[in-house]
Amino acid sequence: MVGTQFVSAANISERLVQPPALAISTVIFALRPSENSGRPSLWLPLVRRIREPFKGQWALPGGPLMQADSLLDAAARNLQDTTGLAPSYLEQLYAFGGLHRSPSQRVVSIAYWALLASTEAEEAQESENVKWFRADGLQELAFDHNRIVDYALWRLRNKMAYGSIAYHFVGEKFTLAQVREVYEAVLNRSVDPANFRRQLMQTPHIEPTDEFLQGGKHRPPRLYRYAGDPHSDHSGGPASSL
Amino acid sequence: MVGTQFVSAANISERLVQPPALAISTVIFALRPSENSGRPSLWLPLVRRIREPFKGQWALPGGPLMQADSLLDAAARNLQDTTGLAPSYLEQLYAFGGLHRSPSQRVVSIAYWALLASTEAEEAQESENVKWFRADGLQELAFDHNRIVDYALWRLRNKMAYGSIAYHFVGEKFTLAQVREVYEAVLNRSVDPANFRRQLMQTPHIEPTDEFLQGGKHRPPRLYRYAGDPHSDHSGGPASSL
DNA sequence: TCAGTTGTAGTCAAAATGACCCTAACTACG
DNA sequence: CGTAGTTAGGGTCATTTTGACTACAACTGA
Repeated sequence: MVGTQFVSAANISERLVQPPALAISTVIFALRPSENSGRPSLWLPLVRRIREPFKGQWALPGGPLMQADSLLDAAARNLQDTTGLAPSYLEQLYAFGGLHRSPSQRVVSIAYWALLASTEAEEAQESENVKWFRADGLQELAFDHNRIVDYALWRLRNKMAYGSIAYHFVGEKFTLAQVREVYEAVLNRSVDPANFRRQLMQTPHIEPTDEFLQGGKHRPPRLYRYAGDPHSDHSGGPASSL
Repeated sequence: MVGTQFVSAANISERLVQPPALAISTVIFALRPSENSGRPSLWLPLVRRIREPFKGQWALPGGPLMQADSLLDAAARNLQDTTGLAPSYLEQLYAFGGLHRSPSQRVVSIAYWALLASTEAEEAQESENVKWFRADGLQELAFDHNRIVDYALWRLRNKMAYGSIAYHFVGEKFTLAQVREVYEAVLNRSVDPANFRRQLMQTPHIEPTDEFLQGGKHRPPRLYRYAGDPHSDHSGGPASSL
């Protein structure tokens, strides 16, 4: 086939054996205020399966990979279809290819993960078959999707610790407190405001604007902007869409 | 959901369009003494293509994904076939799924990267169609394989900076100087021996043995051992083989 | 005007890092 | 046997980074 030194024996066996099916799944994270109005927490949308296997159970949004879509395009379309939104951040997570992920047939799933800015997340659709759930303490999902979510969570926390990803959860302009809330929600611990400010200010691409957030009950906080190219952040995928 | 017996809208459209082909490619790194006997450097084996497209050009070892192999198994088999060796480290790198990676047909490649211990690397086979090349300053390869190699290199350097991966380049027992050489080769800068020692000693799972490396021209260095589970290192893939 | 809250700045000790030095241990050679 | 040369392995010291904490300024609502 491609990229190989194998001789035609490989080609022959390929005609005898169907290649594994290829699907895309997407873990979409958004920050939402928790119901009891404590610290905001992580949520993700799931879709109800309308066919066997796992009919009626909740699963990650996804579908088969179409011939005309690049992997990234497929994931983006996915996100569009389930939430009606364009991603503020979208990156490949992992390719899951175990033999028995699906009971009936062999399926290789390429998982992506996305972040939604909180402003966008509020507009996200809900329906009979699309519902949002809290990311931790998730019920049992179809296929191996619990494992995929867990891995996505681990990656998110990991990247958060190294910085330069929290901004995707907030809008274009944001207060330091908003970014700090993101950290606290994802890392699940409180963060000292003063120290947090110090660190952020000395990271590149963070620029103060001369606008302030009005309407609060107290001193209006300054708005900041993230000036870096969102895709210059190389820590998880090769340069451009592949 | 491709190649299935289920009847559904999705299935019908899938019969009209062939699913993309699925292949595995493997970037195999080993540390070898450079020809002019300076600091050792990174090498990787490539195979010569014997068929179109890119006939005669060098490419990453790889092949189509067989129905009966998990992704990891396929990559391991790959490594076995081209080098005759079992991997000391093998991890998924990225799934490359651009539309025009191969001129003739759509191919999605799941790339893995592997590290060989230097002791193993010496036994690695070379042949007419399998040759080793220096990892940097590589010639032009078939398909998008240069890009894959570059990304693998970037990941390697990244992981190296966070530690816990250099040991896979050396044997089971090693001197501190050997590990330091790995760092210097991969990061391409010199490292202070004393500081390096201090850092390594306070990382977990590094144990001194009471053996010493004999036969050198000078004071025999102590041998150390890495006692951690090689697969407990979670930083790049979900828990177990998927 | 005052009380309450939050943004912003600074201080200080503890920990981590990088540059450098020193000496013990060993080999090779005269 | 003794000495020169090299490396392992241990330490010091200044600098930077980190976390905990304090203090004050700015603003709102009553």
